[in-house]
Amino acid sequence: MRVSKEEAARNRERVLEAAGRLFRKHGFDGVGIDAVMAEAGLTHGGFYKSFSSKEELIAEACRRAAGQADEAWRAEEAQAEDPLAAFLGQYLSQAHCSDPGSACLFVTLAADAARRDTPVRDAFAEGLCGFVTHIESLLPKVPEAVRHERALAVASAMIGAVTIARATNDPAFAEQVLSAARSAILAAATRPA
Amino acid sequence: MRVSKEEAARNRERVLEAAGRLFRKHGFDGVGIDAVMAEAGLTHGGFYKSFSSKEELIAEACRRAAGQADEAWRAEEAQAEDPLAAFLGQYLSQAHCSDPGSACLFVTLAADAARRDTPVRDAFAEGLCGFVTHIESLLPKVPEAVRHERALAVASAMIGAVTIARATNDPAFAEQVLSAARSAILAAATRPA
DNA sequence: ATTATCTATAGATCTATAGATAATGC
DNA sequence: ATTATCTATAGATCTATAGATAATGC
Repeated sequence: MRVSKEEAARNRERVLEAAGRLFRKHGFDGVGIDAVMAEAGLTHGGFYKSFSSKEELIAEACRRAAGQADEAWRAEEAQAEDPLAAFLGQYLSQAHCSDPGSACLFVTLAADAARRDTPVRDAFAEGLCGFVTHIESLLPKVPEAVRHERALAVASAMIGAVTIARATNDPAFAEQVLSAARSAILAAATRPA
Repeated sequence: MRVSKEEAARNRERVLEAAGRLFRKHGFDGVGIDAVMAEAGLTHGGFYKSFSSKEELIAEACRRAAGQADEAWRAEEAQAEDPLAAFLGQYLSQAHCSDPGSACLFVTLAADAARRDTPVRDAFAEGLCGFVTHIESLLPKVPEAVRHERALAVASAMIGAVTIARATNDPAFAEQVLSAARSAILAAATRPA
């Protein structure tokens, strides 16, 4: 029942990936170690060879999910003609709202993270800074201080819109919210300094 | 060990109030029936005389919290000289971020609500509509369709900003986010149609 | 020999129910 | 007599640990 070091490292990654998916779907408190391990195709007893506690898993899973999202956004940005519009269009979409397992963790887990202790909050905060930096790189070239402030406001508005859109059962309402956010954010992001 | 009907009704209210406080602080899954009942000064066995399930408690507690918040905002609005600025100033404040037990439930519980079934989501959606309507009443008198769209964007931005500000451990970052949101929202809300 | 994973389980906690208790309200 | 609350507990689930197992890696 033992595997090679390489296989074990891959298994650890699979556990983190499974945790990222399940936590986003059900929240940190809605998923047990056994469910995460089962999703990764392992039994729950082995968990504590890779992680010292559930808290550590949560922090690591957040770090990984944030990193993966950042990579995906950059890849997409490299291809788009209008990177900002492409980013907003994809983020503020019904598709993003209806697939919680792969949705943005800043939407699905921000409130959960706020309830945790330092390690988790730090991991989360780090990812959030990356998100804001990414947005900053997409904004028109106004003075740095203005651009940073705008990136913070844009990040808030994006996260808030998807959060609200997801909280109701009404697709029409969701579309209204997303559409309102798209136009408000574009207007705010592109106005002169 | 029995109390009058009036006392029993007051006890039910106390349970809802306790639930609203604890759920906002720890999430729906982070609080058990026994903790809610203890916070209300009762034992957990009596819970099921007032509520059919935890789901029902969650839905009712959301409804109550949303109603209470709406009342508080209206009362405050009635006194302020510039109601919109007063509302934004109070909502987008450090004080709001640091007291989760009495913070806005649309910030603390939106992601939790999105994971629940219809009854909870409906209760939440209802409250959210009230929030948007309230904001609409504070916006400058531009045409109805524009005003509604703006209210949705403002609501998203407010909720997103406090969500982000709360998720990190860094008060300086929180203040940056809140301040950026304040100016972005004021600019967006008051620009001509 | 070392160690990644598995089986089994301890101890805590959570939702819900059953039956007892004692005060209300007819 | 009715019923709001309490005590006690069933059954499920959750985090974490202990010891067994079997394949790796020296």
